[in-house]
Amino acid sequence: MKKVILVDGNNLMFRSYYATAYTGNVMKNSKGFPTNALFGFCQMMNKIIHEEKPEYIAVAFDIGKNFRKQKYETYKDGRAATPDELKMQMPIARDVLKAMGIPYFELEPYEADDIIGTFAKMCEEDPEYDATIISSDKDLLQLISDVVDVKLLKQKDYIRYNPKTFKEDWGFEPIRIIDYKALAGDASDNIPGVKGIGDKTAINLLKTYDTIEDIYEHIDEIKGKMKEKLVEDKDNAFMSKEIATIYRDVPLNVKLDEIIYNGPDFVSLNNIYEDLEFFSLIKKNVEGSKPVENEIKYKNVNTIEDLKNLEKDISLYIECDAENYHNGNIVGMAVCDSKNNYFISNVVIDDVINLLKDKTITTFDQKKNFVLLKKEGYEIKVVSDIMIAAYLLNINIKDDIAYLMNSKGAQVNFYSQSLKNGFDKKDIVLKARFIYDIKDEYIDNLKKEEMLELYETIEMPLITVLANMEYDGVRVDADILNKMNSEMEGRIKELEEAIHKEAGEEFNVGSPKQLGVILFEKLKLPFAKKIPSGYKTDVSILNKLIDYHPIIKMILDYRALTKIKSTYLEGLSNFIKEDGKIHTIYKQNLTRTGRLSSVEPNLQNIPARDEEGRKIRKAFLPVNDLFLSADYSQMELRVLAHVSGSKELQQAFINDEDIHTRVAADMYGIPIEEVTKSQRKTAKAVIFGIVYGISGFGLGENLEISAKEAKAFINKYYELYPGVKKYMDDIVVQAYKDGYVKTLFNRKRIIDELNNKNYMVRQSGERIALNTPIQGTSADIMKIAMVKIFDEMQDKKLKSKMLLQVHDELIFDVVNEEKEVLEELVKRNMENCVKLDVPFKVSSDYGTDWYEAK
DNA sequence: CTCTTCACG
DNA sequence: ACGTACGTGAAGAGC
Repeated sequence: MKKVILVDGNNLMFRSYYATAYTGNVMKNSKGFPTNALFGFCQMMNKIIHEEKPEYIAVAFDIGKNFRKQKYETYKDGRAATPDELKMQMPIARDVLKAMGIPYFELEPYEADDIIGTFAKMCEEDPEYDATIISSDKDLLQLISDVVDVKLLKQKDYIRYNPKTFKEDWGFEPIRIIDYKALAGDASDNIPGVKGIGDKTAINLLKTYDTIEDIYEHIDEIKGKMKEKLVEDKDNAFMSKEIATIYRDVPLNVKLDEIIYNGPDFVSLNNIYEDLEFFSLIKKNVEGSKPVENEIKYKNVNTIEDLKNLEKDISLYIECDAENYHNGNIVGMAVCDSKNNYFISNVVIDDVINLLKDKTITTFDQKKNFVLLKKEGYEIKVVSDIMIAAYLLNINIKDDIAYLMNSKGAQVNFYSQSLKNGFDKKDIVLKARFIYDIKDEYIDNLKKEEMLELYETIEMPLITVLANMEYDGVRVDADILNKMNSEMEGRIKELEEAIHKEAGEEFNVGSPKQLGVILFEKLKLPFAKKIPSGYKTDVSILNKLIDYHPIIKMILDYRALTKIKSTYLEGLSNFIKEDGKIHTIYKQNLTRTGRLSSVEPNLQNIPARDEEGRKIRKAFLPVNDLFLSADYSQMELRVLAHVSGSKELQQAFINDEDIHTRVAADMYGIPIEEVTKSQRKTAKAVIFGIVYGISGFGLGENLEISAKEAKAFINKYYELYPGVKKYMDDIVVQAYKDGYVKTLFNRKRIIDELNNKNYMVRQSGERIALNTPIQGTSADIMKIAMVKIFDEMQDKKLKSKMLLQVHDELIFDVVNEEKEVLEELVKRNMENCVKLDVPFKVSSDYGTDWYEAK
């Protein structure tokens, strides 16, 4: 079978252009020629060659006037004209293809779709060929057949459709896309369709009727409004169908064996890359890195005997049947050693787990493994987790190992696809193989980057800590949430009515767009700030308006209450499992600073500042007797005092002073006792601003003072704490020099923003550079403390549990008898797990719920 | 799917 | 002249 790849060139260029152009800053080379679309296009073509390894390939473009437009004047009306900066890049795409050795086609008055349709038809007529179409345009799905499949590009990945998977997804045959468009229309091409019939109705109709012809033949079977709509727009429906139909007989005068892929002419390709200044691409096509294995032999393990030759050093991959592993079960697992690959079905799992006890295991996402296995009553230990290693190495991977593998040329299904279409044993084995093959490289790289210690002594042990926290879960009382919810309902209703009355009309208070019109057009309130979608209506704007109109207070209250209701009262309820608990997932490989994040649900943003919202915490209850909450006081500022080496700031902490009052006293040049509340507040804002790299303008906005006054405060602060100022200057210089910054424990963050041509982006890079060591070092220290506390609790065989982490705070579920022991243990470890030039201080509290333990 | 808003440290 | 504080996750509106 000869494989033909058909690429929608226009589509690729448009995608690449708009993927970056929305920032308003189009990438250009030093001559000022725009290159953003071309860069994406080149990367994409390289990827296609690498992944598909085509024998035959053709790229199609639109050119000139097209026959659809000639026939239907309104076709593609309303679509924004192609920006000049994109148009200029179009001819270069042809040059690139020539140099790549890839044939391309364009012919007036046809569109790229028609050319692709024509090639696809040629493949269907010649049994020697089959075709894969690559585009993000759903129109092309109509070409799917036994010999033609479509790789439909999504924002970050793609879906591969063949007749079977298409039918499963859409519920009708691929060719019926044209009838779908006849009904639903297509706003982007200005294809009218039938007015009032959208995506859902069109799909439903096509499940009953084959075509629109069929629908109109049986029009009397359809009742009511829908019939009226269909009759009304019959002409439009048929016209739309004609427009949507791809023409498959474009007179190209070419035979399939003429679109053979010959490979690039490196000299001319490199010349083009040099002109465009795509330096990263120049190297790539010379090296020609070795592709990852996509076919694999493996043994099905039916009895433990089959594993008798398994070496000591192995890789393990476990597949789960749900996106959220707390809701899932094991689908299958695979292990590999240096020579062999094994697929393990659930039947032999008992014996296998036992066997794995003596092995040195590397895996991917051990936290997931831990939870899945523990549900079945098993436990395994691993020495290495390449998901975590990749994260530390700044390799952008998600929870799906397929991203990592496919970026190296593998062709395994993405997890989301497997969920829909079923799991492939071969994929599972390939994943384990990949883990084995890459593990040493990652460890080497961690060593080179001096991150092996961070990896082995902090991140790896932390996996077990987090896994236990997630698995144990936190008890939440649904009745308490429900009761609060019904109370909320009444109050929201009242507020809504009062707001409508003040506005003089009914509207959706929850719609910022509608609200903006009411406030700034109807009520003509000041401080209107335009944004693309209307007016800004966020708290800072509303607060300025509070004395202008009684409606403002009501809107603020409405916003607060609906937030509490939807995100917390209802949101959290949905996550309470049968055991009466919420099991969050802590993402250990997500944040750019080293912090954790918490999802499904997020337990790191439960209301705390506002009293009304804070009551949510009353629903969080201990399984044992009490909650213990322990939090670092001024953690990031202490870290700043240490990393900056500012003696003045360090001294304030050593003296155990209230840092904000201290700074206020220094800034205003008055004794500590005379500092007013508002002065302290100002000082606090300045201090926080410093950590984030604030400007005079930003601080001014925040404190509602002029930028000039704000700047004066900042300068005063720098005068008082010259060490801090020096740190900020130095770290930025270092970041520009190295391209990255590090935390105290060598966690590394590469800052690409510093190389950006856009001044604003570089500025942001500088703020990242000075904030990351502070936020990141704090995160490191918290992680160290957690590991130490967990270990000591295990040693002492305590029954109390570590439950939650909120960046600088830990929550424990405490057994009464262990109260004193635990509190001492927790505080000691948090305060002393690392020794800095400033002391750490931890405050703690008990409560019978989370609200009480503050 | 993106934007806007708002919850947390 | 420009835009303006770091790091997150979730919900609702509207395209």
